[in-house]
Amino acid sequence: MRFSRFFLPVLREEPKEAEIVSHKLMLRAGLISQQASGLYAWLPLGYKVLRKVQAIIEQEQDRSGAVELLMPTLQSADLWRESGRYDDYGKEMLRIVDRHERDLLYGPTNEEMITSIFRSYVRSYKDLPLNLYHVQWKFRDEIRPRFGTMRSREFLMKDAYSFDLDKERAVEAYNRMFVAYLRTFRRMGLTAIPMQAETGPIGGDLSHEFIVLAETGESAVYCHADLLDKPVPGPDIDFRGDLTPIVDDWTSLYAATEDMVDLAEFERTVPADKRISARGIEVGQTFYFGDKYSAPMKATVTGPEGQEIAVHSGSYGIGLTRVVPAVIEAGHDENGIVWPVSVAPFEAILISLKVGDGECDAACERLYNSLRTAGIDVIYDDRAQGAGAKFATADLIGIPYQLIVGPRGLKEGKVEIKHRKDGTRETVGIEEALKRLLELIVPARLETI
RNA sequence: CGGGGCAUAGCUCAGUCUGGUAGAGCACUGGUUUUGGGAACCAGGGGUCGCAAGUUCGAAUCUUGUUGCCCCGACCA
Repeated sequence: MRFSRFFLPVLREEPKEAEIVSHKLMLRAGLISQQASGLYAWLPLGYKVLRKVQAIIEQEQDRSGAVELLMPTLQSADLWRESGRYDDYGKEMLRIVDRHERDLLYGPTNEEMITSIFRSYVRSYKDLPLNLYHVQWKFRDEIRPRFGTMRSREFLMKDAYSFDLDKERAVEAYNRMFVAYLRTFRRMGLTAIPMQAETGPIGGDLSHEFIVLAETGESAVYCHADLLDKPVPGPDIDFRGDLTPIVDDWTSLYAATEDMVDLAEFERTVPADKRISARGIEVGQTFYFGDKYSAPMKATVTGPEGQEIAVHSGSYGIGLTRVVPAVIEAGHDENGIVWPVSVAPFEAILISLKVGDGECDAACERLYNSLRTAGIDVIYDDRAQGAGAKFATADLIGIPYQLIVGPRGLKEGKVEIKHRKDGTRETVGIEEALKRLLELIVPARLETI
């Protein structure tokens, strides 16, 4: 992508409506644009990040055995009357009437619809286990939207729904999602800690919130410090095997949100120097809720002895439009965003220090072409601007590697690579630049897996 | 929904108290010189001061209403 042809409206001033750093940076770096309270347009740079986040989530969901589909945003009220939630959900649910006076709603979640799909097609226990998920926009008419896309009214969520014959197998499904979540967040450069959580209106009795520690988080959380350094299962993890030891290992150390915390137990089970009492951002939540929906909605299968069994289910959500600000809260400095390579909108930025200089232009064009050919997601800053402005922009939008090309270096056949993360620079021969960037970027694409 | 605040150029803001011809910086347009850490100079364009009513000879400024946005609480991916 050539910068001069891209649409990247960066702001030099701090937007007055933003309070927290991620919201400020998302506006300043041209990731999002507010259209109304709690409603945001994703500008090209932000949309690239969102899609990279989505790709990682999909890879890890698929790896765990879940199957992707796509359900509509609008749902029939009748479906929700079946589960009893049409009346329970309250004003948070956006209710719509169509031209035939039929009651519709903009889905805040999809338990009812997925249960309806499930019961239409699945008849036998032999078709289980099944885990279906989608990534779709949701709407919840929050009383007070805030912090940009951290708490917006319309938001993009991955929601998965598992169906199993009994509780034991449902917990196995729960564990698969639990491990998939550990991997998913780690791949985005996040340290997300699973914590005991309330189940809220979704219902059920087993639930974890995946929390990223951040001062700007909306929940107070309490956990054991060792959870921060606990290794995450690698890509070779066998999701068909027994994951109980991993889940037990993670849940053996105390971790709970303010709604669930038992301070006496926290202090009894965690040594004083290991107690973390902090704030966190909830980026995902897992629930097991048994037959809460399958029983009233008659989602049953025929069991091995011919009996009708209401399936045991769980649901598992990740807020994509919340993950993006969470990544920024976890990775930024005074100059702007510091993206991990895995979700960076571009992996590298090619900065020409002297646009219009024949030799410099030629070298940049050559590098740009070879980088693209090698599969590096690169943006080429070909604007006729001073170097200062270009560096400031590159830092603000947080591109992990800056390839800096200027006439002075070119005289000696050298270019420079600057690492956004720690500001280190290395000078390499122009012919070595591509190889060096590949060395840096390719392993980082898998980010700490 | 309760409490607080803001609304003037694309952005950040001054001007409002004390009514009298609409301002700055950045951004934008044209030109010249520039280009190694947010370039300089010259010349320009751009605002029915959120909206509506009222008071007044005269309203960005005073009054009332209204809408939008932000912050604090309850809700949540």
